[in-house]
Amino acid sequence: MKMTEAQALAAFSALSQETRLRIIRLLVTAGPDGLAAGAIGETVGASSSRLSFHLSHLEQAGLVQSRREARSIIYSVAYPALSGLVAFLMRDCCQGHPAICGPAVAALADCCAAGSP
Amino acid sequence: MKMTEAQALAAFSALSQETRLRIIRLLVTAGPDGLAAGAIGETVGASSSRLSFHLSHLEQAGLVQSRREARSIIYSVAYPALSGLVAFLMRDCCQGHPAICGPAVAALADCCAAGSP
DNA sequence: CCTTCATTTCAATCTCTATTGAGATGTTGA
DNA sequence: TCAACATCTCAATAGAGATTGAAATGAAGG
Repeated sequence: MKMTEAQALAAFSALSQETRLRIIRLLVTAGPDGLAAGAIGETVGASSSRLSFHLSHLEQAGLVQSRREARSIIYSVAYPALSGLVAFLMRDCCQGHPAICGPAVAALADCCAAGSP
Repeated sequence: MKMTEAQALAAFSALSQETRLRIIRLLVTAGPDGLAAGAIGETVGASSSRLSFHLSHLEQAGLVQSRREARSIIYSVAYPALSGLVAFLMRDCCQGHPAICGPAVAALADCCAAGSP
């Protein structure tokens, strides 16, 4: 996902708040299936109106998506937006010397490998 | 670089401001040698006091480091902090299925490969 | 030593964002 | 249709962060 400066600013702004950062990290570990709003609220410890405010902020920023399922609304993280954000931040980081940002690639690859059996 | 929630919040907060995001992206492309404060100010279009405010905000968040060189102060990006931030955000993203966050790894690897000859 | 240049500090103002509680909306099963 | 449940909306308040211009600090060369 290619990202504009405005989109990146909105994403970073969304991630710079404690409750919202916890929500995103929770949804990242939850995977593509996502979680219901109520379950998210219990886990991160937020009242319903606060949670709604933060979830719509995250959705506005394009970091999560929602779908209705019975009475619940299920939120899941938008992985392409996260990838795009990382790519936007690190764009042209190497100046011809991949060794410079190699550790960043390794860190991400490691964190993914750690999750597998 | 291992990162706490508080450090990550400070980093995202620092990146959620237009001038500061431009500074970081400029320094990412500038490489380890960095740039003098004056040069940064001219490129991103900021007055001296505004620039100083934003640079110290970034340094406080651990995203840049500074050193004096003659009359100038040279700022450079802290690559380990960026790597750590990405790893913090994507931690446990795979739930045993690396395919989920594979695109994020690929996006970062590609952006680095693009910079090489 | 004194002037010049580069950068930082300070105080005042303004804008943006988070939180709270009450009420409204929409969905499901009896 | 009615009662319950889940989530969202709204308005008011309080707090954090950005911008400005002037003045202060600190290093370097004549």
